[in-house]
Amino acid sequence: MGRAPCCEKMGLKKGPWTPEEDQILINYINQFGHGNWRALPKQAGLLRCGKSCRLRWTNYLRPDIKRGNFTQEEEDTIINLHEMLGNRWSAIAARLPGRTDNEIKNVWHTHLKKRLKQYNNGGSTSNENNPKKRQKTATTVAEAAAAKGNDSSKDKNKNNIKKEQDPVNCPNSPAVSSPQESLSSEVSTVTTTSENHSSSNNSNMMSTKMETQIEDEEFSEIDENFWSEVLSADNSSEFQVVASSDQLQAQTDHDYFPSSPLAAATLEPVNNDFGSNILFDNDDTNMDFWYNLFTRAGDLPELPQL
DNA sequence: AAGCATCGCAACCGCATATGG
DNA sequence: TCCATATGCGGTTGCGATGCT
Repeated sequence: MGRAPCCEKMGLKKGPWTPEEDQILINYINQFGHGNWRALPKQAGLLRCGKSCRLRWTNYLRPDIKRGNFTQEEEDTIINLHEMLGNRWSAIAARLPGRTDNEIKNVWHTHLKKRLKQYNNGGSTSNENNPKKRQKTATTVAEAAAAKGNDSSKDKNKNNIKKEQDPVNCPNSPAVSSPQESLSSEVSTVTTTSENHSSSNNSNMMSTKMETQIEDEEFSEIDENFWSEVLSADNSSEFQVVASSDQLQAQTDHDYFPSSPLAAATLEPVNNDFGSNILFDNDDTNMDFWYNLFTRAGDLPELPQL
C-alpha cells in the first residue's frame, strides 16, 4: 500500500496552533466543511498539513468537544471499556460523547493506568493467579477511582510512577493487563478474551488487527442491550470467545459450524489465548469459517454454494 | 529563590486501511 | 486488479506548567 508522503514539510508550520490559525480553521470549516483535509489548509490559507488540521479540529476545535476534567463516571467507563477493548481509543471515544480518542488516551496514560497499577499493587489478592477466580468486587472500579482522591489534586506526589516509555507499560504490559484483577465477575467472562487479544502480549497483535475489523463493525452496531446480554451471560459457559454478536450465534452452534475453529475453540478453557485459539490456530478452516461467519452475518454477499 | 524533576496535554509520526481512478 | 492518495488510528514526543528540594 502506498503511503502518502507525510505532508510536504517545505514551508509548512509545525508546533502549537495560534489562536489566529484556530480561527481561520474554524471559520473555514463552518463555512465550507471539511470534505477534503488534504486540500483544506491550502484553501483556507493555513500553512499546515491536512493531517495537522484534522487533528486540531477533531481534538480541540470541534464544537461538540467537552472540555474539562473527566467525571468519575467517565473514568469508570474508560476503565471498563479499556478492559473490553484494549487500546482502541477511538472505539472507547465513540462511547464517550464529547471526548476524543487523544484525550482519552492521555487520561489513561496519565491517570487511570497509574491508578489501576497502584490499586493492583496494593490490592492484589490470591485470586490474581487464578483467572477463574478473578473477580472485581462491587467497589473495585470505585476503589480504583477512589485512589484518585488519594492522589494530590494534580496527581503529582512522590509515589507517582515515572513517565514510562518502556514496553512494560505499553498496553500489553502486565501493568495494564492486570485490570483483570479488577474485573467484575460479570465482565470477566468477556474481557478475559477480548483483553487477551488486546493487551496480553505482542504475539497477539496480529490477531488484534484481524479481529479489529470484525469487532469494529460489530461494535458500532451493537447496542447496549447486546452488551448487557453478553455481560450477563452465564459465567460457567466457557464459550464466550466470540460473544460479539447475536447474529453469529456461533458460540454453541456446533451444528452450523461443525468444523469451525470456533466450535473447537469453544471447547477450550476460558484462559486460553484468544488469538491463538481462534484466529491463528493454523487451521485451514479459518478462512472458510470467517467467510461463513460474515456471510451469515450479512457482511458479505453470499456466494453460490460449492 | 533557584534549579531540578515530574506531570499533563497538544501535536507529531508512521503504519494500516479505505477509496477512487 | 493495481496503484496512488486520503484518512484514521495508536504510539510517542516536546514543552510549558507545576511541585519539590
